[in-house]
Amino acid sequence: MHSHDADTLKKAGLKATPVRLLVLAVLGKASKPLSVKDLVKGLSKKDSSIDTVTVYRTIKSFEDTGVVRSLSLGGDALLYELESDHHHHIVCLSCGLIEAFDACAFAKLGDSILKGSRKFASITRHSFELFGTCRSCSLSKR
Amino acid sequence: MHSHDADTLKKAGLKATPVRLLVLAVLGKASKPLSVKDLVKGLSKKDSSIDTVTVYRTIKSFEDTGVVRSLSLGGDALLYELESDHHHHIVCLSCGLIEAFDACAFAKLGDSILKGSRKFASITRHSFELFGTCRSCSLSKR
DNA sequence: CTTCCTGCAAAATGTTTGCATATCC
DNA sequence: GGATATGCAAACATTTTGCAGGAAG
Repeated sequence: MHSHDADTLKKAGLKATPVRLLVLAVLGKASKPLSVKDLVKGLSKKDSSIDTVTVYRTIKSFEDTGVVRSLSLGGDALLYELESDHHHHIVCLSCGLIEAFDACAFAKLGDSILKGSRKFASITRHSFELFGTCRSCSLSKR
Repeated sequence: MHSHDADTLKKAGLKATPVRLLVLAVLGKASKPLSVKDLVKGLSKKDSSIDTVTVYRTIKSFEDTGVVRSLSLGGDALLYELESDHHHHIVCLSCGLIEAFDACAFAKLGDSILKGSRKFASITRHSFELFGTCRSCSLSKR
């Protein structure tokens, strides 16, 4: 197979194994960031023999090589999304609904904050997430 | 005692117990957000009999009543800071150094993002954290 | 063939729950 | 006195580590 996913792995210096290709496929299809548990569930439809431990190691190697980024949206577990999908989120505190939005102005903002910092030399990543109430929950709560 | 901390608890509708006052004191003295483990360590200097479970429950009651807010800075554990101290952070990915900064422009930014959202009715909280390399690590890595 | 990925078992860590006792208002 | 907070023990969830066999380049 000569998929785009295989190229992604090659560029990251990772061997193109079946598990990794499947994890990439699941992440690519997802419309929101996924936890390790989500991933295991999604993977089990294709290959139920994939171990949770392997998913942890896979996602870690992806994180180390910049294939995915992790974020926390207040739940118990860390969530992961493809770095190529990088965007931000609004989370409903009532029902957990997640909506994504772009906020590309952050490179600039980060720079100006860096100039104001005494202790830091560079900024390489950021997180920016919003929490509130979705329209549906807002209506049903009256 | 008629401390400010006692007032804080009263306003939150929480009983003013010794443990809660101590937790507030430790959080108030901290220059960065603390994990439950940090809190237990800080508390043990004053009263080593305070149980970790109690700290979890205390911090949960604080979170539920808006006394503290939680944030994740990429480490394993959630961190907590006084809501009255609300600010944002730059985290060194190499050594874990945390520097705080203010970014009060976010109320506005949140509003404009909310206007662009199809699904959300209101935004009540936000997280914004930066990750990079501090000057010290930046020098020692050459 | 050599490196490193994977699965299984087990352990470490972080967090929650049940219950009896002690404390606050 | 009644409601709630605390400590202790145990359960639970998440994540990491050790090791032997297996697959990729």
